[in-house]
Amino acid sequence: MLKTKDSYHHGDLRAALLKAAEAVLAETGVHGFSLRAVAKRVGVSHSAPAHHFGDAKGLLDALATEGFRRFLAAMEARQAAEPSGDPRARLHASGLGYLDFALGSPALFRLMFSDDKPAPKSQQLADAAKASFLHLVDGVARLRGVSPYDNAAAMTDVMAIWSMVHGFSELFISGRLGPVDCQPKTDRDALLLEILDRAMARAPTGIPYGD
Amino acid sequence: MLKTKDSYHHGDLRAALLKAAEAVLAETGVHGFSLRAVAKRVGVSHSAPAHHFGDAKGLLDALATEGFRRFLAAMEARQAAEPSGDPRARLHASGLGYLDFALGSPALFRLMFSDDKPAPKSQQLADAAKASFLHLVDGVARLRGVSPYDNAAAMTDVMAIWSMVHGFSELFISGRLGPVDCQPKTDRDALLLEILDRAMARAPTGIPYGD
DNA sequence: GGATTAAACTTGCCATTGTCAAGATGAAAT
DNA sequence: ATTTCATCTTGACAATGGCAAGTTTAATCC
Repeated sequence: MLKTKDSYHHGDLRAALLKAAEAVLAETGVHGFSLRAVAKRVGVSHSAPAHHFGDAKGLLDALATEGFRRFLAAMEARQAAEPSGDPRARLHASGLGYLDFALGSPALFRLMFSDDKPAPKSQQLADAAKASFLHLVDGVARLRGVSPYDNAAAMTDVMAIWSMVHGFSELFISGRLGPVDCQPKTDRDALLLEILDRAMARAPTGIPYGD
Repeated sequence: MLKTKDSYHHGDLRAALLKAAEAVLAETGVHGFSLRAVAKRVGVSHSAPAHHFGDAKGLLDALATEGFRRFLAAMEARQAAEPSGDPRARLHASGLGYLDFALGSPALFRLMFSDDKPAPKSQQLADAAKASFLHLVDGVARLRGVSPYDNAAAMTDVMAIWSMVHGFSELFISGRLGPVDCQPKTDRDALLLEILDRAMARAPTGIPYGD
């Protein structure tokens, strides 16, 4: 069954289509994405994808699902590379993994968070997305010593951290940071960590600033 | 020339097309957007838009340009409603205006920040986008007493504030905040202001936290 | 005022797309 | 060996974006 030979039955067409779909998405963006282009790339007929994914939305949903899994893996990979078990260092690592993924697969990242409302998304997609969210919730729970689901202030921390890293990632892949222009990887990472610390720090009532 | 009568020449077809395009975009999202649907809504032939906007991308660029103008207007409107000239209050107001716009025109907001790379965008679009950015830069300049263009720390403040409010807005219109679920307007606004304060506050070297 | 020029808009056409229905193929089960 | 069934193909259809050519109106020029 795993033979990739040129038989009538492909073997693992589903995986091949997903791989091709990601390539097409990365090359053309969502706008130029086409089912037929994906099928052509794999060398099957234009209707082959329908059998595995139903329609175009089905394929994109499946792709987004796989995206969320790799997204979570990217955050965990950075954490694994972080020897310290310090909660703050763990969140830093997750943030860097978040940015890694967004920069490495910007089109897929955009797809994952595009979510047009009239979309009863698949359960698997919802699960994969929620798993990513829970990773962040867990990180904040370790930091605060209490579950954000039991503590409103901790949930606010989740919101703040998530908004910060997500906004930074979005703006970065939008090219909207041209005027600012940080150079290579290390600078980006350092900048993210600096502003991520702000999101983690609960602000005092007054604004503490002296040049 | 300003007659909106049913003559062969529409009168101000360009504006009518933009208005219709925004409606179609809001109803169907970018995916379902169609030049022909826009033309049909206005009551002109399917090729009429081409004369004013070139192709589909031209229309969307023009729409994004107008979006950025209204985006800036939304921030300025909130500021105008804020009697105090306090820099922090001004930034708060801008942030609320940012969110107002994103929630009021989510599809347009997404379009404005979609920016697929192989896009030599129009000069007007670039200008309108930059004007919005400069609004934020100005807000931070008032807060810090120095131009972010002359001061790296102030530019970091710009990045932090922008990332925070943009990420919050994006996540909110993505419906990704379902698990958190803040209720009506005031709660959203209060939450944004709280996390916005974090972005403004430069974090100390250590993380200041006790319960 | 009448002819000319230019702009605004339409009609018709083509290649491409997503989706559907029907058929062809081959692997697995009986 | 026959049946069964998932897998994949072929062919068709309507809708779309873009182009070329034509039509209608407004503005300009003499």
